[in-house]
Amino acid sequence: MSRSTLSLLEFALLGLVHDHQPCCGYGLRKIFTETPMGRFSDSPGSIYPALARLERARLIRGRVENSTAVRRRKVFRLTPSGRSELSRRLERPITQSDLPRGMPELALRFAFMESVLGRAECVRFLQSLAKELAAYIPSLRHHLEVEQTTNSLSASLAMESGVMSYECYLAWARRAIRRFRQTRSSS
Amino acid sequence: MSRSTLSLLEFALLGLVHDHQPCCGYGLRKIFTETPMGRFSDSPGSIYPALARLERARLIRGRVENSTAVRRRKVFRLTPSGRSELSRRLERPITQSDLPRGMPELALRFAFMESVLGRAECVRFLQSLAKELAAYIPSLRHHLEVEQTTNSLSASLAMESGVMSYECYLAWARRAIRRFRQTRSSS
DNA sequence: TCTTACATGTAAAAGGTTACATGATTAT
DNA sequence: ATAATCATGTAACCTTTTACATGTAAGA
Repeated sequence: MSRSTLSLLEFALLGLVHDHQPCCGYGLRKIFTETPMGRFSDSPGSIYPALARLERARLIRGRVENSTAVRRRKVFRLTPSGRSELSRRLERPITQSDLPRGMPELALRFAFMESVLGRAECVRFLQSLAKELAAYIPSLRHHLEVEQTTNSLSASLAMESGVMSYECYLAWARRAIRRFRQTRSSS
Repeated sequence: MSRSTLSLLEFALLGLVHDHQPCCGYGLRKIFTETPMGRFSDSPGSIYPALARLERARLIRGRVENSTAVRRRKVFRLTPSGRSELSRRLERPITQSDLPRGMPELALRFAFMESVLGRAECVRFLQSLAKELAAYIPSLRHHLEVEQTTNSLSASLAMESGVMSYECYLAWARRAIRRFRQTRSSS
């Protein structure tokens, strides 16, 4: 891809290849189909072109299995530059602008974080997330109060569901930090 | 648009025009920029073409204000078929396939629901949502338990954040039903 | 035998993002 | 005077979606 940043789908594929290598397109597709992870389309029309773009960018390398497997399939592995691209994306600091766009991308980043960057970075990520959420939520609450008089009840409640979901993520982040501290020994 | 269903952006604009009419493109843009509602791009390159598509489809009608206003601006109103299209979209029953894609679209539908369909429909929507969530969450919990042994802690926690967010929405939906019952008199 | 699962792609169409482009009016 | 706000659009590029297309192997 000529684009400088990876799309969310490309990023998800890069992380999945890292965690599951060697793996083939069909297997990655099944992850989208069968697990709740990511809300990506499981259609081959999105995943195979995305893998081809990652391969053109030399972030993954695919080889057609000729001998061992029963069927012809192309197995992918990360290249060194693919790994460093993944690390760069995971290391990006959380900013306020990440929050209004929703948590799914941040959750995806966190899912890959331990296997790529290790536990210490996970805890730093969670602390940073908690800090940004704690700063963001009051502004949402304020906005909610201001517009409550103007809007219908359903519109207010819809907005409240958004605020509440951020509050839940904050509580989750704090619990998650504790979980890392409790189980520091394993892994 | 030749496409049969409206994109999320087009649907959002249709609902916003309904609630704010008469309104112009710039005002709609500001809603995306200044309020946390929707995570849509506030760039003119997305919103003006989308409004043009809605107008071509005869769902909204725009008129250039020539006299009263200080500046030239195009104000939009819903057409009857725009209103019925909006109703159809809002009335669509919730299915299991709506949930893995995430709540944002459902929240958006709910936000417009009271002003278009009335309170009774809002309560039905919430009851249906609660029912679907209650059926969906155990399958997520089960998936989480199965994969917990395989995955890293951060991957498990990321998945758990997703499950937890659905649980929060379920609690929200039940509270919201009570709120409608309590304040039935007003509006 | 027939269907399901495995396995990989391409083509057309459309929508969204980014960047570009323009111009009037109000506030500093 | 100059910057910020109001106001509307276009063009290029890329991604995604939907649909089409093909073929093997295993299981019912």
